[in-house]
Amino acid sequence: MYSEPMMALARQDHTPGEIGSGDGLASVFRRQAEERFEPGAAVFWEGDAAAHLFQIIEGVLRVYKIIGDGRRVITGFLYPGDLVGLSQRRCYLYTAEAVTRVKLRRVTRSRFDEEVNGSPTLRPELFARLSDEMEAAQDQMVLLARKSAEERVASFLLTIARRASAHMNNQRPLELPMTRLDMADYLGLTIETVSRIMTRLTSRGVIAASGRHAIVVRQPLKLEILAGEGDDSAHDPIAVAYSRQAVWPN
Amino acid sequence: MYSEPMMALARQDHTPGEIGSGDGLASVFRRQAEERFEPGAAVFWEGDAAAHLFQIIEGVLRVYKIIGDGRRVITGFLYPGDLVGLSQRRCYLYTAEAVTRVKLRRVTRSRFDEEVNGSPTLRPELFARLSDEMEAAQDQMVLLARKSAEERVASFLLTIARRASAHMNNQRPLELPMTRLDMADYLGLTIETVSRIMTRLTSRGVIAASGRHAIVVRQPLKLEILAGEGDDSAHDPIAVAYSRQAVWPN
DNA sequence: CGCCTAATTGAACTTGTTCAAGAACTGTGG
DNA sequence: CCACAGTTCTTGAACAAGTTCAATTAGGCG
Repeated sequence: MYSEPMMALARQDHTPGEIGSGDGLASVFRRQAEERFEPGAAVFWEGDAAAHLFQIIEGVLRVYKIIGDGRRVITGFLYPGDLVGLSQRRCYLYTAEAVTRVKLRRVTRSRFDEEVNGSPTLRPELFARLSDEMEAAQDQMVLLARKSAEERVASFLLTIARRASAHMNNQRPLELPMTRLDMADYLGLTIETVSRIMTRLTSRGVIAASGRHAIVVRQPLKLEILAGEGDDSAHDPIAVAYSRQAVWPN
Repeated sequence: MYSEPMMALARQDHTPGEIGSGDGLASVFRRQAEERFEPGAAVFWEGDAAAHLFQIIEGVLRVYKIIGDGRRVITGFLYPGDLVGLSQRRCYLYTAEAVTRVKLRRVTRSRFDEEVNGSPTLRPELFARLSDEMEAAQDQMVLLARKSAEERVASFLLTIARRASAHMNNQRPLELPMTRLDMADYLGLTIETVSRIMTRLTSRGVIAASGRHAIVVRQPLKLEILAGEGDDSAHDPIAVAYSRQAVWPN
């Protein structure tokens, strides 16, 4: 059994990055006290008056909407450096909840608007973040509208792997702090389907479980192909050959 | 057989509105020549250098992404007043194509940035539009992740009905300029499923076909309930009673 | 009026869901 | 440190919603 090269995960995304590295917007929050949230605690609820904006210092947040009969859709997971509560509405249009223990800083909306609006360096930065968020939302629409369950899970793992490798934890176990239910509600699937596919990916040797909340990506190229990112690989004969070879790793 | 009141469609959305009505951003485009696109013509392709921004003067555009093996996802339909090509990337990340005959105006990105960035009235307007776009994207994620085929089609019709009624064509035939394939690719369904559900809605008297590209919404309240907008109706005993009554219109 | 594409309709099938156990991790307390 | 309890996760079998494939019908435009 072999191990695929890790480079496959490298990407040229301009991710928010750890706080401080080119994150001018962090300056708006820097003087605020840190607040702490235990897993499961809500930072705010859908419908609350949208009085504040938050920046995550540490931990992971899930952002979701609920429709009628308890169906939940997680629209995103937010990581250190990300902003929460951006919206020009009177009320938040989603709930934000801690997945792990979370530390964050808060500023009032008026303070934030004032400070960003007055700064010619901060403005484009905020704008760029909104664009990134929009891009992510569109990718998610593609995933939800047209990808199979396996492609969804593979895409999800890949996204997480890329974020992690961008943040230097390049090697070993990849943290999956959220539960299977969170993943399901993010991917538009059920718990059971997510579980079955994780199992299948494991038994095929694409990933390896490392406890319930961490995995190792053993075959990043294979994962990219399974994610159905028509990108390049789909038409690249080398990658395709590679995939054929990788189909039977055991 | 009765007809439900039309008020059900009224909404307090701050939609872009027809050009001119509170659309300061139109001023950026006003001096540009109108360009015309025939149905099916692309305004730009995913991957093109993102050199320009556009404002729709007339007609409807579809914006979509393609993955690998020709699967298409329409991420939105754009109407007069809407901006196209907003994005901080070097390249467009989706294709924009005329659904109907379209008239639009174009400005270079640098010109747009310059003009908007220099204006304290335009900036928040642009920001508000991005927020609206983000909100729409999130609603679409909810639709795609957790709604049934019938709920998706009902939601879609409702959205169109609301846009139309906001624009004063309050009464009769609602234009559906896109094909069934467009609807399917927007709703994450197949042509056949969309067709079946349109037929079912018609036979139940919720809507009435008026040629292939127009319908009349006969029972707006029923449509709202079918759309599964947990909003209020789900818990409002009156609306629920109304829906029970309306289940058997024939 | 007639052709051509788009839309409808039916039947078989597939993917993912639902329902129902059972297994495994986490963390708590003895 | 181990055992227990509670939850989360996995696994299987039956089911259902939507897809696929294959005609058929209906619009719309020349």
